[in-house]
Order: sequence, then structure tokens, then C-alpha cells
Amino acid sequence: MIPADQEIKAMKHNFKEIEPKWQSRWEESHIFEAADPGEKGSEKPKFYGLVEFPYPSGAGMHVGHIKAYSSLEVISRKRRMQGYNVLFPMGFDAFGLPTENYAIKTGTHPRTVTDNNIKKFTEQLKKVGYALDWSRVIDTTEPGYYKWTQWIFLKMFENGLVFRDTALVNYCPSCKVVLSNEDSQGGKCDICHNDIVQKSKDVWYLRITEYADKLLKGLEKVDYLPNIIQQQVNWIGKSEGAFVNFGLKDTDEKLRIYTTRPDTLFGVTFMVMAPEHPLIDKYASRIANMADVADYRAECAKKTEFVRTQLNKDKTGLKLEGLSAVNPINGKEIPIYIADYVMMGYGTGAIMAVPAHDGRDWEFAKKFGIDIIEVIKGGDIEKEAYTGDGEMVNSGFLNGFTNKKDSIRRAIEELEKTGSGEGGVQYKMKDWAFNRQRYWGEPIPIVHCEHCGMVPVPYDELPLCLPDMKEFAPGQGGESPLAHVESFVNCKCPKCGRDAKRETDTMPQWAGSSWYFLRYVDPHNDKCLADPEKLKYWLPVDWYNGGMEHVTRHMIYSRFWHKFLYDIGVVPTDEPYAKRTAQGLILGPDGEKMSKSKGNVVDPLDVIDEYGADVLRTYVMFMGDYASAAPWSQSSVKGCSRFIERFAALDDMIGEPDAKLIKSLHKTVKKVSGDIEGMKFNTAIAAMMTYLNEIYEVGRIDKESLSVLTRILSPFAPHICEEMWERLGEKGFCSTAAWPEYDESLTVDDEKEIAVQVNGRLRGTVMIPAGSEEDTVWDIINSVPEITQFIDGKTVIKKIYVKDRLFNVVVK
RNA sequence: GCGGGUAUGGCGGAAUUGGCAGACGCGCUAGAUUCAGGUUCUAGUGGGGGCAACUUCGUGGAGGUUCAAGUCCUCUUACCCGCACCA
Repeated sequence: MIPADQEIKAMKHNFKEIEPKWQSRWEESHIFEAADPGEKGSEKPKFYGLVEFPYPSGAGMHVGHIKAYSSLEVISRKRRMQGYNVLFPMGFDAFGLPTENYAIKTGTHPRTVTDNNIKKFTEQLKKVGYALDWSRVIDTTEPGYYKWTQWIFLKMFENGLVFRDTALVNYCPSCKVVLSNEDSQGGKCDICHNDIVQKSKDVWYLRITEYADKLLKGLEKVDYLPNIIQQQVNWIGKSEGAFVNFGLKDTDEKLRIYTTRPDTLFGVTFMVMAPEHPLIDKYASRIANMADVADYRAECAKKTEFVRTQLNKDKTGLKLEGLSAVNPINGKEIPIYIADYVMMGYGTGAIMAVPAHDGRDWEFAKKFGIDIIEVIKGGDIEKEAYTGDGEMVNSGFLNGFTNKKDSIRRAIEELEKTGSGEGGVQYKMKDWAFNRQRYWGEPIPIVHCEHCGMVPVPYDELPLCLPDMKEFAPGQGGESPLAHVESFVNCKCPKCGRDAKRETDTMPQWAGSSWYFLRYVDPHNDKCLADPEKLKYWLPVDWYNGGMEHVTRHMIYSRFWHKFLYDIGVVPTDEPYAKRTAQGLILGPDGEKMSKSKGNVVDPLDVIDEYGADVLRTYVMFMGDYASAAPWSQSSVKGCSRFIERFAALDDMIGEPDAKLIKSLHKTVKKVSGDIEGMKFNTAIAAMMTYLNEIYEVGRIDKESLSVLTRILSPFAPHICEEMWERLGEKGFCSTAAWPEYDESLTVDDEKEIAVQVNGRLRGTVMIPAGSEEDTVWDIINSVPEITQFIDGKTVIKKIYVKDRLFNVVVK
């Protein structure tokens, strides 16, 4: 009995056999391991491709991981075939709350949970067939790794970039942790999504603001997607303006404010201080309505920052009776208010209010009946604040200026001359709250000594390991579980030798991932974070791909750490990543974001089970524009499965070369090569599908062409391509074969079909010899009656000929 | 409110950057294979009109520039993302 076509093809693409076969051959032959400097292979040009290492959750890999990794997988495989020494590593960012919460719930040690999850992820990653260098796997929770995370922390401490402060912090009552601003966006905890509250706490900070300008400047020379740069620029939030010192009437005190428009100083009609402003306490005795002030402050303290910023429609505030300011530019006395629309955390915590030209000040002035003085012409300040440009008026020496830049410059000049202010810069970015009251994180290597204060743990005592313990739940007072481990807490001061106590907070989730790409370069080094020679060879990361959600946190943090390490001479480049791209989300089949609760989650392992890893990988790369979100479509997976099956059957169709197919092949190689570089994986695959369709039309394919097709398909579907490579009798691995070159002359046709338009309207097409001149084409067109019928009897006004594409005749 | 982006068949998406709109895949229709379902193969598939060759309309909407607009300009609508009382 003759088996049906489909059965033949299924035999040809027996992925259940083929995929494990090649996965173990790859592993045995170590072909995906990178060569370090000095080793054989390091003389080649290097390529360091990086993908964001996963947090190994218990749920295993998600299709999103597949999309994120497959892009650089394809690029790295292509680079290897093009003769590069490729480093494409993988690791696990395993510290974090989900693991700890799971451990608390089930009574399993986080170490065990982490190990199990890493094992699961490793198996899954191997099942997908990624060409990863498995000799360099890292795990941020391993003491041999976090030793260096702690080491970097101590270096920062030494260099004054670590400080401790009591501050109002974002606190999640559910997770019982302090969160950075980045982790509490929108007033919700990034981990459990409950509301966060403001709490006064002792907090460790990293002085990332010190690097604000460097982080901003560095963006000029990196190759990130424009929207990534935009987001980082916004996040850093640089604004230029001036600090102005207002007088406090009847005192020597200065009320210092920050403004971006010092040229509107003549329009100031009141001042506003944040409710927490320290001058209020200092001059409490002069404030006649201090009881009301206290009430107002209490009310504000109750609101979280979120409520405070959300309810921004309705301005609240209170005038400070008995206290007033003096405008340094004209000596005018100005009333002072407190209001919670001014934040203590930005600028100086106080502002000069110019209601005529600021929407918020205008609203406040209207509500409290304060004067509005116009200083920039152009709007109707009785109706609304005018924030546009215009001629300066009512402004003494600034009158007549029409250019904003000039008037600002002139105002700053005057302020500096009179000593009442100076130009200055502000950033929205705040210092990085760098501690958590949890167990599963890197211990902060600091000892608190009554006599010596904060003392760093000596470098030779690193790593400061997490103690083994059984109870991981945080204390009721929000203290770290480590606080209950006496053998950990009690220690000797490294400086004076007396009894002292260890810091019990741990580092936040983002610590380990801030430098992991450095460790891949030299993952087993116990002398230093990584060998300088190897760093010099491999850095910077040539291409980094990941999610948009990490563009403002992980990316800014790791750039900060890297720049610091550069400044102290540990790393050879001042930017870690030369190029950064991001993938779009995969949505559920219903077009909604995948989530367990919606039940629309697609498990990549199910797809591998049913169709094989090659189909999964090909589909994920084919499903749409790489950077955009696209819904999963199970039936489209089948389309890719058909494609792979049709490819797998090609070795039964080997025959004589076909001239037309050869040309198509060269075009396809060109297209695929270019599209991979531009991350246009969907059109690269489409081109190969088109070529395959042509082969089936012709009914045969020569062996050499099939070898070429096999190679260009192999980054996407490596298993079946290795299999085909073997069937073709080729030597070695397809994965390490040379990437095919194409002959440019064979990518152009001898004949072209061009469009012929009359008055811009398509009237037909004609075949012309490629590269024909206008006159030749005109003659050809005139021999086609279907077209000439639209021209005959009319006057030709104009002929437009676009070589090999189109001929447009304008007639009247 | 500010900043960025998107809008193309029933669906995901192409379009060499101003030059034949809808590549490729899915879905759908018809036929072949099959006991049947599935698979596979062949043909077709943007809308309207026509037996047909053909014709007309068509890239969120309204204008404009041009021999020619999905692409450029002006206005407008909807959706998505980021930031948000940032002084």
C-alpha cells in the first residue's frame, strides 16, 4: 500500500526523533561554546548576543520567552555561520519574591525551589534547541555569583555612592517591603499589585542621581531603538532652569526655589511650599495659624503619593499667616502658601508661583483669590494660564524680549550678578532605594557597630552568605527574616573587634541583573568579577534584546553600575550594550494579554509536543512584525508546520538545476540575509516559503540549491536542517557551515514586467529587457493595442519613466 | 495634561521608502483523494457591477501637494504604550 502524501512527509519530519537526536549531538560536540581570548577560534571577529535572562518561575517557560530568545538565537546562529566567534549565553535571575512566597506557602526552602525551577527551565530551553553556551550558565543566587554583587556594592560604598536615610518610602503592606519608585509605578506594588502606602523608614540608597547626566549623555552614542532612548530620556527627566533665593521677611533666611522660567520672576504673586518643608517647623513660632497648618499636614500625610497625584483636579492648600517672602528681583513682598501639589521630592520642595503662565498656579490663584500678573503677552490670562511664547511685559529689565531662551539667559545673568540665584539643572530620577526586608536576596555586607558606625564587611570575607533557616516570613514590624537569626546578626566589628550587629536587609531583585552580562564572560572566576582580558575581548555586548518593560529599570540600573565600574577601572567600556532592541508581546488567541485567570495562556511545551520545536520557533518568528504585539493563532502554527514538512520532503525531489529557480534562490538568500539583520523575521520566512512554492511548481530542486536553502533556514529550524544536511551527505554540522553568499547579478532579472499608466491610471503591463531606456520602452508600449487605445488620438504631454518599474503617459 | 506610537481584506501582516496595494501565512469557497472526519492535492478568494473580455470603488475620516500618495503636508477621529501637580 502506498502511504498518503501526508504520511510520507510526516516520516520526513519525524520531529520526535530528529529533535532530541540533534540536541544531544550538539551538546556532545560543544559547537556552541564560545572561544575565550587565546583559545582557538578567538582570532575570529567576536559577537556577543545577549537576551534577558529569565526569572525561573515554577510555571516554566512562556511563549514570550520563546519570542524574546529566538530573535538573537537566529542572529547568533547566522553570525556563527558567517565566521564569528559567538557568545550567546544564558543564566537565571533567581532571587526574588515569588520564590520566597512559594517557599513560605509550601514550607520548601527557596534554594530547593530555585534549583528545581532552574532545572525545569534548562530542560525546556534545551528542548527548544537554542544554540546556547551551556558552559557559562550563571545563577544570581549562587554564593560564587553574589559574592561579586556584594563586592560591587562595597565598591560603591567606598566611593560614596551608598547612603542611608530616613525617608518616606513606598511600602507594600502585603509584601512587607520597601519599593523603589520604579517598582511602585501607579501606586501599585509591582509584585502583588496591591496599593502601596507611604511609610517612614531607614532606607539604603544608591546615589544613581550622581550618574544622571552620564546616563543621559551615554544615550547619544548607543544604538537603541528610538522609543527606548525616548523612554530613558523621559525617565531621567532632565530640566534646565534656575535656583532662586527668595528672602524670608524679617529674617536672614532664604527660601530657595527651583524654576524653569526664571524670566517670569516679575509675575510671581505667591509662593508654595510642600507641606513637609522644613522651614515651616523652623519658623513655627511666627506662623499665626500653626494649628491649621498642623491639621493640613496631617491630612496630606494620610494620602499616598498616588492619591496626591491622581486627585490633581482639586487644589488644596493653606496660607501661612505671619510669614511672607521677598522677591529678590524687585523687593516685592509675597504671601506663602503650603499645598500638596508641590512635592518635597522634586527641586527644593518649594516653588515661586506665576499664575499667569502656569496652569496649576493659575488654578490655585483662582481658588484662593490671588493676583495674576501677565508677563508674557499672547493669551487671555483671565480665562486660563498662557504657557506659549510671546513678548515679555511688566518685567523691568526683561521687557521687550520675545525669545524665551534669551530672556531666561538674561534673568539668570541678573540673578547671578546680584547673588540671589543661579542657573541649575534638575532630574526627575530619584536615588535608588536599595533594600528589601526579605530573605531571598543578597545580604547587604555591612556591619553596624556602636563605636564605628557602618562598617563594610572586609572583601576577603565575601561572599557573605545567607544563613540556612526554616522560617522565611517577614516579621510583623516589617523587619527582615534575617533579623531573627542570631548567629547571623551577632558578629564582631571588622574595624574595632567589639560586638556588633549585621545589617539584615537584603538587596532588591534588580541587583543581580545589573551586571550579569559581565559574568558570562568569565563565569567561574573566583579572583575577580571577570578577567580584564576577557572583558576587553568581549565587551560591549553587541546586541541586547529584551522586553520594553525593562527599558527604564533594569536597563538604567545596569547602565549605572556599568558606568561606575568603568569609572573605577573594572570594565573597559563606558556603555554596556552597543545595541538594544525589544520584542512585542504575544497575546492570547483572544487578542487579550495572556494570563492564567483569563485561561488564554499558550504553553510552548504543548506546541513542541504537537508540532516540534522547529515549528514553534518558525511560527513565533513568522507571526508578525517582531516589535509589535500579535495574538497567537493555533491554525497559523499549522501553516508553519506545513512549511517545515514540505521542506523536509525536498530531498526526494532532487534533480537537475533550473535556471529560474537558481535566480530565485539568490534573491531569497539576499532577502533572508538582509531581513534577519533588520529583525524582519516574518518576511525572511515568507521569502523562503515563496521559494519553496516555486520549487514545488517546478517539481525538482538541485542538490546545491537545497544545501543553500537548508543553511539559510537553519537558524530558524535548526533540527530539520541538520537532518537535511545529513541526508544530503554534507560534512559536519549545518549549524557551523558557512552562511551562503549570493551573486548580485543573479538577483536581478533579465526581463522586467513594468506597469504602464495613462494619466496615472493602470492600463496594462509590458515585459521589457531589464535596464531599458525610455525610448525602447516607449516603442514596446506602442506595440500594445490594449494600451495604445487610451493614447491614440490624444496629445502626449509628458512621459514619466521609472527604470524597470513603471511608465506613465500623460495625455490630453 | 505631556511624550511616543498605531490604524491596510474575514484574521496576522507585506509593499525595494513617492511608482502595479494586499507578498507570505491563516481562514473561506469549489473540485479531487477518502467509508467518514482529518490530512493532502488543484483552482479561486478586497468590495460593487457584468456571462465575459472588462469596469468601477478601495489603505480610520476630511482636505491638499504630485504625472503618481498606504507612503509627503494640514486638519480630524479612534485605539495602544510610557510619564504624570516635575515647578
